[in-house]
Amino acid sequence: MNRVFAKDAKAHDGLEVTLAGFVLEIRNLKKMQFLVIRDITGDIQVTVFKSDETRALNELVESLTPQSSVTVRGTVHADDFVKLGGVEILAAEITVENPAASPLPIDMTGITESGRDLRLDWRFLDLRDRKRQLIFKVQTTAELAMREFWAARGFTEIHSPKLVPNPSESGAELFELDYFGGKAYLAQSPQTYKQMAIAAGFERVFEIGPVFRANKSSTNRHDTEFTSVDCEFAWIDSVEDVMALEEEWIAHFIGRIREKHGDEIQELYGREVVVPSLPFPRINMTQAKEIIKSLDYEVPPETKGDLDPTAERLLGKYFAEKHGHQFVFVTEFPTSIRPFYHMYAPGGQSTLSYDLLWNGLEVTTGAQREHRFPVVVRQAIEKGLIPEDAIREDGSVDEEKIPAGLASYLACFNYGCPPHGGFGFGLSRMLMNILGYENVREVTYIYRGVDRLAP
RNA sequence: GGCCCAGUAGUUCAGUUGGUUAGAACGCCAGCCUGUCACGCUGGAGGUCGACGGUUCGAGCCCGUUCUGGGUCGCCA
Repeated sequence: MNRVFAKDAKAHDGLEVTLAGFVLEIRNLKKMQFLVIRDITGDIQVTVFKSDETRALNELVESLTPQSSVTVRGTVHADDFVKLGGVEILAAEITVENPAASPLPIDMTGITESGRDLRLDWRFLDLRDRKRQLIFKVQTTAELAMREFWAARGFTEIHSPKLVPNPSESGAELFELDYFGGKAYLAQSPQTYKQMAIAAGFERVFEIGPVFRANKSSTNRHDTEFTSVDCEFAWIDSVEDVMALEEEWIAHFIGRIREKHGDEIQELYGREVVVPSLPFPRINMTQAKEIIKSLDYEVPPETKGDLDPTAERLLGKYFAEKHGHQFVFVTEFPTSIRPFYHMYAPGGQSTLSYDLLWNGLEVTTGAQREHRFPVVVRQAIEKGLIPEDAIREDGSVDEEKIPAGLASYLACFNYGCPPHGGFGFGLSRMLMNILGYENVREVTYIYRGVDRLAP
């Protein structure tokens, strides 16, 4: 189809063109008819005069329903009296490619915005909207910029398996499935496999891919399937190297989002895309607790040394007000609430790990990993993941006593794996922050949660 | 899984102390209408008040059970 887009129509003033899109609005007057057509670039008015010669066309317009897809052949007429962009198409022919049933199941005008759950039932209609489509344009730009950043620094992209033999992290619940009579699980993290790539000598890797969590969490920021953005790289001196890379990476892709979509985000969401300054503020857990205490809040004891969502929000607010920064790294998480593969700080009380808060929302956990074989084995024993007697007197590992997947993971560290670290980053939580959405359901193309496996 | 809140027209909502035929806006249908632009005007259709049970002369409203959704907490990205 030799097609002109709505935003380009004005440049074809006086010429005959073909446009294609959805019918947004139909206004049927005595002597003329108006349609508003929407394509991926914007909205444009189509004008039809009523006369005996145009009777068939007029009747077709009268029979149109909103959200039908049409192609329109007509002459471009630029004139400022058309409020919508100062241009209209004087239609010669309209073809209904696919009529939309009426009435529509959700509000498409924005006048009485339908509830979220109903909109998600009709997601394909819900997404026929500039504002919603911008979410996924921003996502595309962000992913491109992330890859661009990593590729320029010698990172290799990997695609790790999503069918896995055993849990890759403790804590989060797993989806179990039948695997030819045995058990398999859906990967809850690419963690073990990205570290395996370090053992494989890739030095620097990243992955953008799906992960699955069988949490029954019903919150504004949890889902059972989401896109995780992960990277891992070798020959680091400390966890500081991981944070330094991440902050530079974040500033890079936010910069790209601002360049490409800053104006449209301002127009449709009323938000400025702020490229964060480097370095991001850094505080350790002790300082975090002091700040929270100074704000008259105490983290409840059942969090066992972790920050709860209220504390995270308070920290986000504090750094926004005191330092004008949306981000803050919180470091030195206690070993009790971190997995066995994080490197412990001297003394063994805290880890060389961090969380990154963005506007008070946790978007990353990162760490230097424990690459020394005897140490990572000991930490796995301490966490109860493998039995004490899995280690023979000579220090070698009895792989019979360790779950298969864990054994092959631990083996990675017994054959010269270099020091390394990395982080995992939530793509949808990034979109929530950029666009100001308070619910992950809005920024996920097709949301999956405890109570939603449809569409 | 715990706690809190909500469910009324296609959509978004109102509905007083339990009281006759459950309303509004938008949408839809019909007619009218100087080029409209959230067009306007007139009229019309559209409801198992989430479901089941109970209290009552009488329930959208009170009680119980249940389903669905939202918020929040634990957990996490």
